Amino acid sequence: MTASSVNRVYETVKDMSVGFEMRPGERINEVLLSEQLGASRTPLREALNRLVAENLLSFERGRGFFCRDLNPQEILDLYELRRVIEEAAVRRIAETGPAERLAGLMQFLKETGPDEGDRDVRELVRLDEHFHEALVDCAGNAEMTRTLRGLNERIRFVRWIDMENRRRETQGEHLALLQALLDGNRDLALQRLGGHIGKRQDQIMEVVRESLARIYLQPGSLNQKSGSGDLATRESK
Amino acid sequence: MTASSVNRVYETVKDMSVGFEMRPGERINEVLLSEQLGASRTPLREALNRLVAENLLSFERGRGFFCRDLNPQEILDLYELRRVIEEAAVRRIAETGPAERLAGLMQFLKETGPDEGDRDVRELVRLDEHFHEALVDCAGNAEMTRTLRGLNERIRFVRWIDMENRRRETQGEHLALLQALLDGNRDLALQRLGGHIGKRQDQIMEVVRESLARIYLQPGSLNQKSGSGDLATRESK
DNA sequence: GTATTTAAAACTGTATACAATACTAAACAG
DNA sequence: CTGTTTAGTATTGTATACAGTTTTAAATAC
Repeated sequence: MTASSVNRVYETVKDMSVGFEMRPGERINEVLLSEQLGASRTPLREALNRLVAENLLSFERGRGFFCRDLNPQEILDLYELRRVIEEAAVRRIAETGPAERLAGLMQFLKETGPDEGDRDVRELVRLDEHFHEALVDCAGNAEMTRTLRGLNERIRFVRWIDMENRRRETQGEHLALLQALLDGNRDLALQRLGGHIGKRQDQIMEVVRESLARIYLQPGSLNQKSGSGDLATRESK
Repeated sequence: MTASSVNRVYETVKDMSVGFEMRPGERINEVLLSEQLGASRTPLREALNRLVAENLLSFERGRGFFCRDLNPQEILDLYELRRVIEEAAVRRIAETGPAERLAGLMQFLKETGPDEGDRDVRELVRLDEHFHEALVDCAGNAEMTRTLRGLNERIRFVRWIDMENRRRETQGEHLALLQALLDGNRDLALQRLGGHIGKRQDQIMEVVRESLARIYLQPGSLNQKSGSGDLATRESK
């Protein structure tokens, strides 16, 4: 089964946007990008339209598509919404009694084990997102899961920065949260969830500031796409 | 300023999908639809891609675009997520102290007044959605507002059916909820919100059943596309 | 040097063409 | 009659062309 051009292009550009491989607000040149991706403008624009609908790109009539902004307030809002959804999920899981799916989650945590310090930051965030999305999924509300997924994509870049300082704690906090749920202790679970994802505004702002620095200074840190082919590393005035 | 083809087509097809002017699961013929809308397939497909990303259409590679399903579980999930977001917003409004924007909301309620029974059901739902979205907007979290908006579009059809039985109560419940917030009484506000939007699952299911009947029997009730305004709401069963 | 105008270049918005795939229904076999 | 094969038709997936708009930069005026 051959993947369509649209899908290939969609995934690639999505990664570029999620990881800020283009600069915030940077205009996308459709001709250039379509050549780089080996497709024509038609499937490219279809993919770009999807990404606009997902808030991963922006669009201005007559001017085209742009990389999304890294807006501090938006990040705060996304963090808050994330917390709202996860708290609701935890409440619902506690109400309906621990599903057997929670056991599967525990299995996952044990298999992936604690971080020995040897893991890529991106891999750690991937595991973290998986845990949270699987947890919310246990609440049985597909729309919550879907919303959380879309939201996580939009804060992923910031979490890459954040995870560098929190890699030690993450796994243990996940275990503790899950254990509280398995014990049927709702309030403890909520408390632990709050401790885990509940950052203060100023802390998030600090991480956003760091993130912006990475994007604009980019000392080959997170924004290495590849060695040779520099995609979208052109800057405009 | 001329709206683009994509935008025109997007709005039109969105309305068609939201109002189930096509049957759930029905395949969209791009050539036919583009002719009807007076545009070529290129902007049509761009619009359709946006709508897929918003879960208002579905897509299968090689087979094309389809009208979304009216899935009972999905509706339940959307109602629940809606409640989660609104409760979170009410909590946040109560915490940060009543914004002056709440006063504007009160103004809106007074201007639009109680329903005298002479209003179109669609107009009533429009007012209701506006109230709820404006309320959530008072919490100052743009992502919550955006999410709620997308979610409301997807349950709008069901709410058209539901509103026929609840037109009397709606306005008063809005007023009471808002008053509780203005008084700074968080718990009362939450209680009233729960009473207002908190339906039991079986109630929602019943409305979904009715909705499905409307779509498939469609006695010219809600699904009149052109219509010289024949509002003979012939009801069956 | 800074601001304004203008002509050229670049880019987007949409239509159309065509190859590849999926669907339909007629013909056939059991 | 029911299921399978197959040729024909309809429809989608993508490339390309071109008109119209925006951007760039050179030329001019102050």
